[in-house]
Amino acid sequence: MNSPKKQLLIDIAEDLFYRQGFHATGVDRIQAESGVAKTTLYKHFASKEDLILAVLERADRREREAIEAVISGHKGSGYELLVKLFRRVAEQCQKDHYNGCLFANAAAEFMQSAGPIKEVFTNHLSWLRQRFVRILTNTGADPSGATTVLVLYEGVLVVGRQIPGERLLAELDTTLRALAGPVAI
Amino acid sequence: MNSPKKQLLIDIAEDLFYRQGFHATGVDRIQAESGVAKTTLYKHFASKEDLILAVLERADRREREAIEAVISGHKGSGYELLVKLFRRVAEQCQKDHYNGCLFANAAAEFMQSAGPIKEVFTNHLSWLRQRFVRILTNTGADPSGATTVLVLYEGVLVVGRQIPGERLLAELDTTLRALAGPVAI
DNA sequence: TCATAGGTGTACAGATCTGTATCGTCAACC
DNA sequence: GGTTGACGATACAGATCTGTACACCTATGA
Repeated sequence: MNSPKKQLLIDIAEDLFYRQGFHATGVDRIQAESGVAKTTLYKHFASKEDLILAVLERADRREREAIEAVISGHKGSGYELLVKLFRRVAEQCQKDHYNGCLFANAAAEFMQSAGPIKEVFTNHLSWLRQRFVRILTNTGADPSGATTVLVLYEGVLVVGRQIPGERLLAELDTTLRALAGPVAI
Repeated sequence: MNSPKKQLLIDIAEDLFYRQGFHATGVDRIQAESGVAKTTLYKHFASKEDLILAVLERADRREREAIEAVISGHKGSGYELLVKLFRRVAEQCQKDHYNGCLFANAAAEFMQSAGPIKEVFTNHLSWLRQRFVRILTNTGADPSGATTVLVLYEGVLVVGRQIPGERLLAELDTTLRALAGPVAI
């Protein structure tokens, strides 16, 4: 069911979709780059949209697990935890072929279509926001700042295309400190 | 030179590119929707990429002018000015067929290609950041917060796909007030 | 032994996409 | 009156895209 070829196809497809875009990446290209036969591809995925969904859902799971791992391995203040999470994003921005947030890119290309692709985007953002709510609550900060943290998070993913991640991280420091601080009275 | 048909083509193309994406929108669709003959389209624009560029450059000019208009018509504190600018974005989010930031969407689809399309995105963000720097400087706030304001601005455009603009505006209030406040000593 | 599942390779149908070629219309302007 | 320029309608070339058909290979396991 979860054969290695299927995983390879998702790997290659994610890379190409992320770097080139979804519509701009043809199935032929994914087939050629992966070396897997086209017949095999269509045995594992009913359509290109099905493959896109598989890519997005796996990326969603991976991203959540990575964030949970940072949180569960953390000892320290809420501010330090936010910095850790934002540092993770900042490091992604430094990578070659960085191209923003995969889910936001998918939303840009599929928001108008009624399909389930845009739901991955909305679910991802909802989860992320709820996660920030819990972090702020558990560390004694005002949970109503979670939406602002989410806006900063997605904003960094956009602006990181142009401004180095480390610089973004430094410039956001004061704001993160304020958001993670104790509830005002 | 700047015939009404040419303007109409840019109007229709911008609408379709914004809602459906750039690769997903065929030239045929733009031709059919506008009622302009295909020959006319290719007399005004050398290629689809040329049309995309025309759309983005006009949108860039329009956006800058709209922001300048808000700024020049403003009397009040720097904080109130930022709120006005963010309210403008929040209102866009409420519109039908809202689909994020046109320039970020273009970046998502064309960032890997070496062409001049991604330069419109980078120029737009550079200008926006510089504009925030001037606002903060002129109102006695710390201009090093401009990058954070830019991150919030682009973040709202992404998250606005899911969370109502008015709510975003309300939740960002505290943070904007802090960024626009007087320089700390 | 034999069915089944995963995989290969190629060819191709049918649609769609960008861009061009060709011919015709109409209005303005010197 | 004749030329120029903007525009229309249609057909089409050539490429590319998604998805399928068909024939074949190989390992596993009941």
